[in-house]
Amino acid sequence: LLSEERIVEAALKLAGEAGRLENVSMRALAQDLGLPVMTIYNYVANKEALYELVINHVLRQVRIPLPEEGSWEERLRQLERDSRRAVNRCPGVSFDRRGGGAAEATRLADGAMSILASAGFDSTAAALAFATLFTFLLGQIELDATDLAELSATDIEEVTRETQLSRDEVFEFGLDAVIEGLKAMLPQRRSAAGSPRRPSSP
Amino acid sequence: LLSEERIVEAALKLAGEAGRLENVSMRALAQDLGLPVMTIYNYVANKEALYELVINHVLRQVRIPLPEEGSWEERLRQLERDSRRAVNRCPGVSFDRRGGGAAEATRLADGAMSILASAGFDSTAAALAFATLFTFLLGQIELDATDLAELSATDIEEVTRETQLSRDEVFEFGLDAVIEGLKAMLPQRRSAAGSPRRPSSP
DNA sequence: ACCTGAACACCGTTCAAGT
DNA sequence: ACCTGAACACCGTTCAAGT
Repeated sequence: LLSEERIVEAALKLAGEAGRLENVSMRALAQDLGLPVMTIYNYVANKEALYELVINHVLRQVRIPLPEEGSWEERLRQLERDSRRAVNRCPGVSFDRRGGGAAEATRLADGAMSILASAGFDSTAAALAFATLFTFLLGQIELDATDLAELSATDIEEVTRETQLSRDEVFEFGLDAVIEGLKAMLPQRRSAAGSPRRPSSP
Repeated sequence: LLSEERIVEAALKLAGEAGRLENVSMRALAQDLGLPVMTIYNYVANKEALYELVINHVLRQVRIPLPEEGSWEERLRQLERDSRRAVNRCPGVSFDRRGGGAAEATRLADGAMSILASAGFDSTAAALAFATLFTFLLGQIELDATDLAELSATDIEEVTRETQLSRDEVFEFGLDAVIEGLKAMLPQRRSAAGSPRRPSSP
């Protein structure tokens, strides 16, 4: 009996061993499942579809924080943290452009957008803010996947090593900075409602 | 006559056609140069070394802004902008973990670190700030490489399309936000020199 | 109709044979 | 000593032969 679940499970295991999901071959995947290679193609159209299956599985575990779970800043922080953890928990997977079309990625994007809307960003500003958060997360996950002292000289790796900074600390600092920056981009809101719009000073 | 320069030139051309440097084969590269495949291996040890050659070539064009060219914020902005432009000018190249060890990447990292130092970040804070900027740039370049409406539904692509936001605008907004956020992280500095250190309030 | 073995058109790289 | 053709050990996927 073969299922998508078993395929994903095997793919994740092999991705961990191979370092990268991209260099797990369909042949190796089939062998691990004890199946002829072509049988897998009854479940996934091609290797690209396998990537999507995996990234959907990974992101499905991420929950969108509810409005009552904290301020918009805290909810965004939690969403970003949770997304990073979910991806990093599965070594070898990263969601670059291939993850874009995944249904679960869309769900998380919607969640982030609605949190931003609740913060007072209009749809244009929310799109910009979302792109910033997404972009930061993408880069951070890429950085997390870069292990050991591959980066030489005065690169991040060296500095963070000699200053004893963990990856989590690096992430938290960056996340704080990004959210702080987004807060500054928020059109001036007054605690009193109905404040008239004033032109922003350059 | 064969040189590193000619190899890089051909690789860049083919990367543009293939969409990604990673799927330019050594065989195709050799054919484009009118050479036997194995001759290339006299100049690059393996394909990984080819990536490094290319990324070094691309980043070499990026200049570190001099201290007199503006405030630290403006110099950082310029460095990030320039780096992004250099990479995006060569379609198919992206500097993920493979670019990490490249000498030119180190040069740019050093440049960013020294700008951050001049802004008043101590070495720990500078490392954290650099990681944030680097991470943002990495993700942004990845996003730039994701073309067309591959991203579905309420993803960035749709929102930015319907709100008519260009990729440059998305980048500039994010960059402003990140730098604004970093400024907020800067330990309080007074315009007068020698101000005594005060404990930061939580 | 479903499943899948063999085959096709590729890879990066090794290695030994040529000069 | 240098250069490189042939060969090796892989790929993802097509397709037609089997049931």
